[in-house]
Amino acid sequence: MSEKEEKSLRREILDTARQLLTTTGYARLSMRNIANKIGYSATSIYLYFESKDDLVHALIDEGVELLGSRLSEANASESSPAGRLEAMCRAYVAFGMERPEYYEIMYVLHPEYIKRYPAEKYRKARRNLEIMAAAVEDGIGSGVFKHAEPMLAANLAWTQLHGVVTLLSSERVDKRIDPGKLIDAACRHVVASMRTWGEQVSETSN
Amino acid sequence: MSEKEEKSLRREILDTARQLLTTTGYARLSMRNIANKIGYSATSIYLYFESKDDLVHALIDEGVELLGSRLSEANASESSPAGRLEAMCRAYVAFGMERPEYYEIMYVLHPEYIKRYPAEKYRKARRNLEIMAAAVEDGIGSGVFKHAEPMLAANLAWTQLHGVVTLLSSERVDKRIDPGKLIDAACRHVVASMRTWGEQVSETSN
DNA sequence: TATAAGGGTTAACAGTGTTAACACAAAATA
DNA sequence: TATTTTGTGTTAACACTGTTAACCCTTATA
Repeated sequence: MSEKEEKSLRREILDTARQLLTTTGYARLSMRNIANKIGYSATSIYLYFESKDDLVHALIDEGVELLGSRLSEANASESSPAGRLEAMCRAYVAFGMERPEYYEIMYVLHPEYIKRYPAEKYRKARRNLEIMAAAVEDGIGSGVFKHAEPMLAANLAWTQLHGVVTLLSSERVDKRIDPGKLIDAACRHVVASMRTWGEQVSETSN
Repeated sequence: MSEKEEKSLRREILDTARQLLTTTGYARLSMRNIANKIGYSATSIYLYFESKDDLVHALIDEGVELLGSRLSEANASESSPAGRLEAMCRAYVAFGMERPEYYEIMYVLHPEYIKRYPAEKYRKARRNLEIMAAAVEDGIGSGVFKHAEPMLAANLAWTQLHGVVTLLSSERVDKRIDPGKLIDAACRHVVASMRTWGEQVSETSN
């Protein structure tokens, strides 16, 4: 029992919560479940977390971090703005499909359950989108992309990717549609729309 | 108590369930809640519905029907394929934003909770997408749209619209983004992508 | 008249997040 | 040193959840 190996109970709770989340999913993530797995009573969790929401917030943080590192990696893997954007799109979808439990608590769970997320953490989550927005801005700067509002464009891209991830991983998409094709189309689609944006806006009167 | 006015209990359950869903949301839709509101015991619901899932399936049916009529209406309001498609996109998003409770049980709820939806009902839900796919096909037929696979294109459009609806109505989109602008961009974007699809596909190898 | 069926009830089970009250050891203070 | 206070954990309980089993009473049928 050296000082190193005795994990704080808080860490232990978080670890088993994450493990339980990835193995059995959010639906079966309960206070008593977590507590039983580590040999404590359920109520002792409340000594380290204000509520279940609070605990899940911590897990969301991990997810945000994970997604962030994936996006940064993708962003660094390419040099051109279009290449960077497409790489990030693929990274985003890959994260969503590979870690559906994380994705669920991050972007799907009804926000009434998941009570108001602390403002500072919100900023961190938003920064992931800003990485994408930066690529869009660079593209505009170099004349490849035509768009007046990078943040709006990034959000539009986000909604497209989010839609693909959620509908695919909830198995709501017709099985006759090839998931890979749909993902591929969505990613290319996002990038392509950045190139032709100007024409669309001027086309209609608004 | 003429024969007309005595509603069957089944209908009464369904009506209050729908009302409860729209007023208090799915989170507070419980068997006991429904039963209390109509002066019956919770277990009597099980005489008319196999389970809560079964009841929710019936509500989903109503939602599918409602969305379907909205899409058909939009489809009939315009003549050109592009006009029809865009009108349907706006109708879809409008439905999602105006009836979030319906949208939630139809397209957001984790399918583990909402156990397997009967196959016949699945077909009906899919038909809504096929209305959109028809517009795409017509567009291809008249040369306005360039696309090899109408069903894939319709699904891609669906994911875009779904992403906008869910991220907006769960208030996950940064408040500095104007929702109307985002919706507008998404809808125009979907239509515009149909026009330029061919170029995108041939652009990259695969 | 006896039997079966339909439509409803209460009690109970196993589970949920959460709070209140209590116990005990370690640390801080008088 | 003696006495508090604090930290860390417990059990019991509340108010919920979906669901099942057993029961009751009225109506229709053999």
